[in-house]
Amino acid sequence: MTLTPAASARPVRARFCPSPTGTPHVGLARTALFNWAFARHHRGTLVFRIEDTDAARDSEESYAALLDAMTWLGLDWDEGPGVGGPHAPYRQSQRGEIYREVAAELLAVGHLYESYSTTDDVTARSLASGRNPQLGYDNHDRTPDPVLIEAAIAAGRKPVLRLRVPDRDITFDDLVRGPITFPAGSVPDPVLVRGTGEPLYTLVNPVDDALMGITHVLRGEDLLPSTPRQIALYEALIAIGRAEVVPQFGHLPFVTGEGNRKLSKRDPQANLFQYRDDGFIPEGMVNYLALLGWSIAEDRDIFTPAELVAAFDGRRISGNPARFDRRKALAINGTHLRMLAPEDFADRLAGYLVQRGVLAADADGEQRALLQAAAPLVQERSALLSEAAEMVRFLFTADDEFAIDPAAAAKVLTPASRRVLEAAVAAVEGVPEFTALTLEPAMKAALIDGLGLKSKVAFGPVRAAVTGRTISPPLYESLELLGRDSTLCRLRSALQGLSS
RNA sequence: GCCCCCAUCGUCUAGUGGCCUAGGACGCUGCCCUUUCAAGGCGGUAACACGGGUUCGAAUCCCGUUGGGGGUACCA
Repeated sequence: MTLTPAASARPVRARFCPSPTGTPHVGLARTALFNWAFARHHRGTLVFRIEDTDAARDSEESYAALLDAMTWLGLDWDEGPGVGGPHAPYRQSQRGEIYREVAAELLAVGHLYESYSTTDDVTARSLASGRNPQLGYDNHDRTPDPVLIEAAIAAGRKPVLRLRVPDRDITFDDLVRGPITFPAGSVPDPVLVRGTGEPLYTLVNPVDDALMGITHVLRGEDLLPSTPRQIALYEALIAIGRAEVVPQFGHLPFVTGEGNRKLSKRDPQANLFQYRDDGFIPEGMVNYLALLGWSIAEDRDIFTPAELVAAFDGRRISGNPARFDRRKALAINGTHLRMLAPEDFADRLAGYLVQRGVLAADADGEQRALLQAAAPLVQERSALLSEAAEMVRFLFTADDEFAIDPAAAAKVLTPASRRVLEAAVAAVEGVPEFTALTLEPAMKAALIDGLGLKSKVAFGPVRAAVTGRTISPPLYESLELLGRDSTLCRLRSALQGLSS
């Protein structure tokens, strides 16, 4: 039972503290999002800290990717890399001195103690006493063992520093799961400092949270079992005046993949940037991510980041693991794409096209205008920017580089298409003005009335010949945007393809 | 082994003792609209893991079982 002041009563200081290893994954993004939304909702502070204490696995590249991910999602932070803050530095690799000091203070008053036992020592003792060796460390070194110490020193072994965990039940009130109790004796004294003097995550993470005045810790469920020992550390820190409160913990459910397994960094569908590359927009991603373990209301699941912040008080977080469902993510993203103002959508599509090399970064005004005109035609029919891009691609491809998708050709461009295309050429040549308005009656007269075809049969070949695909923006508008010359060129070229 | 968490349609969820004949969304599906693909409109499909309690009354509370997940490092 902690008698310390309630962290929940203080101004919110939340944090997001990833390790820079690998590529940011969706579970990580979800955790960042929840902490951000929680901090923003309570008009608190979001601290962004980099836990780069594992030199072997951390990389600058991953560090940069982390910032990139946060920025893309629109999650801003008040203290941390790039913005500094009163508790700088915010990279653990630069805080070694602080950890050494704190460890020394804790050691001096006995909250930490030197431990010389090796794993083999623990196992041997357990076997001898009939204790289950799978229980882990036996707290044997709480009272110094002269024999052990002498042997270790003779062997040149340095002691690790362990935390003395109180011999009582440890209970805390989890923000998402309610009261949780770990029985006395189920939490062995953890190692906080290596024999080499290097601090471990077990020390560094709570120490930084304490020093940085963190009041709320929203993190993955995998860290739930480590909470009691962290609380024990907090209490020691409070005792020596280094911390003021034990934060309120909230353990978020896992984000799982196809099985029921937690999504791992290895899993391709876990890669956040893959979604960006596929054409998800931040609003859609944020909305879907928020739905993984949270709900805004009974009959609603579409909301903007601002609406998320307004509603996110932390009370509706679920404890159930959530499976990442790409199809639902797609549907949500499509809805957000449609919610965009037309100009905004066109701008984002332009950016995407440039990035994919379909549109030149320095595209001229004519091309930009063409895109502005085409964008509204595809905004309603895409769930992803990539789908929209594929639909307008034909407009930005030169006639001599234009090629019909083989699958589309095989499907709708058959020998029987010849007379359809010929009639289309004649109709296109015949219209006085080349606009969707004039094309519609002309094409219908030529193909449907003239050839007696069903519209589906009539327009398939034309669509494929001109756009290269069986799926495209509305046909007449597509033709108009393409222009009469290119349209005729492509129709004739398709005719040629039929004869060869 | 030990400790912890979780358990409602295929999936994400709403539900905090009577409003539940269990609501929404995605998916799937029927119809309408329609030049393709979408979008949109109107329908349909489909769930409280099991067993005991408590209660006038349980998806909701308690216990147990089963199932799933996580943790158990001188990783983070």
